[in-house]
Amino acid sequence: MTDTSPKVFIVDDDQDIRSSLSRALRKRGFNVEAFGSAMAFLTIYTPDQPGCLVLDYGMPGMNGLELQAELKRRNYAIPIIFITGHGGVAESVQAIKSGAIDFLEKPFRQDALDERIRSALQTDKKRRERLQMVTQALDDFASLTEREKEIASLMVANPSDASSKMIARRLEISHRTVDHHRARILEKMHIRSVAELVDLSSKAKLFDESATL
Amino acid sequence: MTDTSPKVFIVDDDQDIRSSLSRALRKRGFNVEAFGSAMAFLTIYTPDQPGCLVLDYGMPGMNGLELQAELKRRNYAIPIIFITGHGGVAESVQAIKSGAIDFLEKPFRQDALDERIRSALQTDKKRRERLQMVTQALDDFASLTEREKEIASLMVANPSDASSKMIARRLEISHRTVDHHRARILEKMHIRSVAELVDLSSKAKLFDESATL
DNA sequence: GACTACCTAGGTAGTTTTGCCTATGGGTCC
DNA sequence: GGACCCATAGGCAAAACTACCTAGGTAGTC
Repeated sequence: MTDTSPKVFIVDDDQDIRSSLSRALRKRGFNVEAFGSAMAFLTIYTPDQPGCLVLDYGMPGMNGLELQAELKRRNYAIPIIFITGHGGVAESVQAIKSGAIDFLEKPFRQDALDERIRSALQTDKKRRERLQMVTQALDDFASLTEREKEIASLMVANPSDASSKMIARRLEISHRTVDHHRARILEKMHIRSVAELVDLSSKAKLFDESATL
Repeated sequence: MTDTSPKVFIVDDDQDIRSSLSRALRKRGFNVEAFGSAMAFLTIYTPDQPGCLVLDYGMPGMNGLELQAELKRRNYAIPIIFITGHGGVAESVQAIKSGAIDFLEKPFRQDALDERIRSALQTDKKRRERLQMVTQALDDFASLTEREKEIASLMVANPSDASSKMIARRLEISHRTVDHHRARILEKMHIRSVAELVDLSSKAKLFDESATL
């Protein structure tokens, strides 16, 4: 999906902080891109870019928390490190509970930020790897016909009674037809056993409502 | 494991707060037990008691964060709601990152605490349900012999090549012996198919290092 | 009308699993 | 020595799965 190197996005309304942060991070080998407002970031960023976000909490217009909420609403899961000059406890708690990696108060040591960024990029990398697997499974699953999905769901729901005969009895069709569907399901999902289907379904939550990207 | 009703544990060094909090919470129907220090709580609490912990951050002796760390060290996963009079951002961030449900600054509205407590008790309930399943699987797994564990691991590692013949070839034994072991494994794990074994193993992380209780 | 996709279902043959049985040899425990 | 657990392994038969094949009916599309 992406082979570009990870990037540290900075969003801060203060020009001085933007440039000094950018300079410091570039010097340490990070790939950096800075924005003066949440909107500027939103117009450029696409979720297929690996990286993390260093986000100022207090900004005119859309503030950091609002940007975080907007990213969440769009299902963009980029890891966020908040920085703030005057944030309170309630704000920081809200930010972390909403999934931020960290919340640093200015002034902070550059080392502390570096370490958080490294951790955030690592988190992003792992998430992307997991995401790729899940996306693949979801795509494969979407390619099943309704009947196939139904049968797959029955097999997953009760793996021990997933024999063709059992399912055939429940659906009141021939077990040979179930055989046929099972073969199609495994083929389309690129797997070779019901066990793998069960595994995939629990990892990709094929039959759950929620699917966190 | 437990059928006692969930309890709200309060740990605060301030006698006035303890009694007013206890009174308020009892009036709202919660089962409450209060302690004046982290140590007092630790000597009484056992992890089989369902509930949550309302924890003062700043206390003489062992403070809230230290108690949280100690509970973590002991693998006691009771949900924690911090309350604090003078906590900073760094402390709150640390607490939430370490798994606390919430971090409230005094003074707070009683309603806010109630809502957090309800949420915490819900979290605890779900965790206990999951834990029970995982514990059962872990116990069952522990009852397997070494050879059985080895074969179970091979079956889980590659569900599609988990046929007796495949595994027999890899272990250079008869496929009938593998049949025999497979039957023992399924029996001891209280399941009826390799698919369920794969499922259990991924849910209980039988073959991973970490197992969060 | 031809084409395609899907659900249905059967034939045949080979492979695998499952459940029942027995059995040998190596340990350990009392 | 006897009881017990474990790993090994085979016989046998029923059930299930797998991989190949054909084929009818329905519905939608070009």
